[in-house]
Amino acid sequence: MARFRETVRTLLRERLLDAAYEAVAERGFDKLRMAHLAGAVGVSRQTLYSEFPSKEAVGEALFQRELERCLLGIQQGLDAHRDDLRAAVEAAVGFTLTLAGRNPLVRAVLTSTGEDGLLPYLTTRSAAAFETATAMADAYVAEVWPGVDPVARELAVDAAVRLTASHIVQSTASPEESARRVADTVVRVALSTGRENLAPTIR
Amino acid sequence: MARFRETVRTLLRERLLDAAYEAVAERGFDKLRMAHLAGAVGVSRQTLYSEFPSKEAVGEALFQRELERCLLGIQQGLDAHRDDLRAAVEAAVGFTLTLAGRNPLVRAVLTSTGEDGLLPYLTTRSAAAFETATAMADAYVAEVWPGVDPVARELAVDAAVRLTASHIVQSTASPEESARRVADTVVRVALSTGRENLAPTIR
DNA sequence: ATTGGACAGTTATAGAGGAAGTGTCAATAC
DNA sequence: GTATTGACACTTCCTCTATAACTGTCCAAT
Repeated sequence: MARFRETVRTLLRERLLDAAYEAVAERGFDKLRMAHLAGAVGVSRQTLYSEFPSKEAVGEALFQRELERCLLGIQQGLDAHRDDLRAAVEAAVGFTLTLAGRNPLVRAVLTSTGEDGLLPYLTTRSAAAFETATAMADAYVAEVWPGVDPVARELAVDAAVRLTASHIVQSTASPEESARRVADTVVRVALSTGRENLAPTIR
Repeated sequence: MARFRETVRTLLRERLLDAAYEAVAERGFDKLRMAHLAGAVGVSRQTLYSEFPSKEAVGEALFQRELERCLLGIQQGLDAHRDDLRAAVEAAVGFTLTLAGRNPLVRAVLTSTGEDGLLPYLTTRSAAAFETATAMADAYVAEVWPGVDPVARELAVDAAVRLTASHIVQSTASPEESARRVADTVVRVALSTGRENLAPTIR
């Protein structure tokens, strides 16, 4: 019975977040109304408040869920090419860039002029998201490609995350082309020794 | 005589931009008043309008001058280490990060919530600034280190610019430490062949 | 447990009036 | 000739007002 209750609860939670997602994507976070949100799902305002203590908590949960979905997609992109580092990075980065370009939530945040109200969440939490993504990718690479030098791995993962973010903000080409370039760069860093011969540069 | 007039003109222009710089750094671009600007330099409003056709032109010129100063500093950083690629990149990136952290104009732009009014200039022109910086760095590296593979060079320069921008927005360490990491990454990319042996990763 | 209503405190909204700023013009002074 | 001054239409910004709406909480009712 306890299981049942719990299931209902999380189901409600998901439905609330779904409705919130749609509303935020449509009109922005600051125009999201708790009353509308409750009404859209068919519960009272108080039930909503018993699930999320505040509007801020809704934004937090929304952000968190979206981040997890994104990370999941990245993991799947990596998993699809366990035998090819370049292809794995390309798939993961391509997925992220495509998602960022298509996802109305991300678009709403990026196109917002700052008055949006969800941007504060992002600027505040983006550091955490950055860290989470980096840590995940680092752990993953460490497990699947143990042969990569730790220092090179850390630099490569950091570069992958930062370059991907950069391409989201400043895209100079299609997601596919950008992903190819990022993957190329990342592979070169990952497979470097740090003791490259500088001789040819002096000539 | 014509030379004299011209000198006076450019001198006035510089003084106007200096005053504009101070005002924008202090109160933001949208709070900059053409009347105050003219008054601060000691000329009439019409003289100001004969030098800059609009307030937008003032912002444009301000942005342009600042960009040129930044690029000049980067070039000097590179020039100071013509014999050491890593040191050159580290100096250039370190300079940029330090400047971005200290420069009140950059800070005013970055901390602005979007309503600032100078942010539009930046978002509009940032692509151009990106391209300019990238082109400059690429040409420089091509000249000073002709031994670097063209493909690797392009990737390395692109990574250098994007990683630097990323560290301006998301700084996880001191400018010096960040510069060291970026330089390390860039050198690894620059000195890569693109035909790295992937064998050790499969093991 | 969920609901509906009611609550204080805050915040958005809309309108009206005045203030200030932009960009341009012509007359004037040096 | 060039810089200054004052004036101009037009637009945007402020301020103040009143009103509406929203948040978050409490409680009685179911």
